Amino acid sequence: MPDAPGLFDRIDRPRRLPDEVAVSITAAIEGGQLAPGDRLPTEAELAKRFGVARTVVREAISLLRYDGIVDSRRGVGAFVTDASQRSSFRISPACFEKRKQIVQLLQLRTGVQAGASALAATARTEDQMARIDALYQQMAEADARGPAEALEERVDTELLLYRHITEASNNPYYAEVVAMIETNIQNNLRSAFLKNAAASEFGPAIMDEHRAVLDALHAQDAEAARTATRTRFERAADRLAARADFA
Amino acid sequence: MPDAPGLFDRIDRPRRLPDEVAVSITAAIEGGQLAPGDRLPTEAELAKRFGVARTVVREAISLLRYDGIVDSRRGVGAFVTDASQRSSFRISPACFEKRKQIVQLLQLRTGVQAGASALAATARTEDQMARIDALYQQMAEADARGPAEALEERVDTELLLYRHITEASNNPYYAEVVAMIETNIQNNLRSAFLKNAAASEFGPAIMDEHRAVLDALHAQDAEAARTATRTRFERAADRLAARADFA
DNA sequence: CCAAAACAGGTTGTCTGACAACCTGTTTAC
DNA sequence: GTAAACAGGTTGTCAGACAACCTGTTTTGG
Repeated sequence: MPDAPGLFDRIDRPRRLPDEVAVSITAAIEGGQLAPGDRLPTEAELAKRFGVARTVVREAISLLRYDGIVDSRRGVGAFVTDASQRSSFRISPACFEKRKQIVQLLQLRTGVQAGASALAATARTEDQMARIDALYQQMAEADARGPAEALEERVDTELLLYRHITEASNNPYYAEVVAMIETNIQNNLRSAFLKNAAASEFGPAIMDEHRAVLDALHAQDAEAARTATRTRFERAADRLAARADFA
Repeated sequence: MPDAPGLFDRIDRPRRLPDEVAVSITAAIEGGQLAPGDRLPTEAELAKRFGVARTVVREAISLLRYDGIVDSRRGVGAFVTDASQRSSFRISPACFEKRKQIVQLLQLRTGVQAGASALAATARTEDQMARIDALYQQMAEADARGPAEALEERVDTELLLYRHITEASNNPYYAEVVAMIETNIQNNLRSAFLKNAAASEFGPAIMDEHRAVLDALHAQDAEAARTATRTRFERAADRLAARADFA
């Protein structure tokens, strides 16, 4: 497969001025130079200081406002909002630079995914259950073929399996937040070294971990689903952390 | 208190053109007129169609790009990304219009908060525990004074209590996502009718629910913390749903 | 004829300048 | 003394221009 997704994706990103300005301002806020309630310098002033056009500054501020970091009022200025007013949750790629942060992110994923599974156990439809079973079957086959043969396919199927489980919770917010976290983990970890790490996720012992989740879903046992999912992801995280190449 | 937060806050928002354009484009994507991979009309074309300047369209597209909904390349155009590539999780105020959506949001909050509590049980420091205890004490006092006297204070203290618990997980991602969800729920529900609903959250029986969470944290029992937190928020959601004024 | 280089048209990214809408504090008018 | 008008500053929007870049076509050199 010459164009496997996530493999030769865009890595360089031609820096865009507004993004850089936004990062710069954000840093000033998080660094404490700008406290909640403070007024930002005027757009003209910022433009002059950064050496860019006002349109660039405007776009940058527009991004911050979008995330609820600042609030701007015509004729007055832009103000740093209260820190607890943020209206979005996003994961910066910088999170994947430090080992501790990756572990924390995996913790979050584990917890949220477990919650989704628990919900899915009771909220799932028979249709959804059937599709989940089919994906498990497909994953089992890829697993049997071994890491050398079907590494990509197994990883992808597993992703799809848990995505379907999450969606079976029939709670779109759960689905969104899990998908978002998962995407970020995949995008950043996969390109780094997940390829190798995925190889250690093969074998019947590990398939049993997945099996336990499915059994709980079949039994519509929310508690069991929660526990099984948590166990599965905690163990995967442990195995990842134990790897020598996990910087 | 003449300027209680969240009471007489900004309600009207002078419509900003870029936001409206962004919403419009988003609607086109979610409505299916624009499928993943499709190219958006050019900025000039969009500007003409919407009857606005190109800077406005640019700002709108910049927002969508920020959320990973589109990806634009200089000299080529802007493209709708794969739906699973979204890089942020945000809650639109529209979520609070339908009863079912509010329930789903509370489900999500319950699950994530429970995960944070479980983590906090083992990750907390003694310092953090002490501060949590102090907040509980403060809340108990407000509770004793009754809804007529200390409604605002009790609600705020409770919020602060669980925020501190979440932060005691010492996982900033958990803290961020919980704070974000919580903020949205508060901002939207409170102004609507949470004021009244909060009154039914008084009394020793309900304080016991909180007490159970604290006991688990003291015992450093992650499972108990998870269960107690879940129980507490599920019950609160149930009581809310049972209210007559819950449209 | 073929491959590489130059070209042309279109698109996004950035810059500049202008004006409208709006806010705040001061001054003026009644 | 109070209300209205004014002045200055700031954000929001508009219009036009050019740079950087991409893609497909044409031209050129062999």
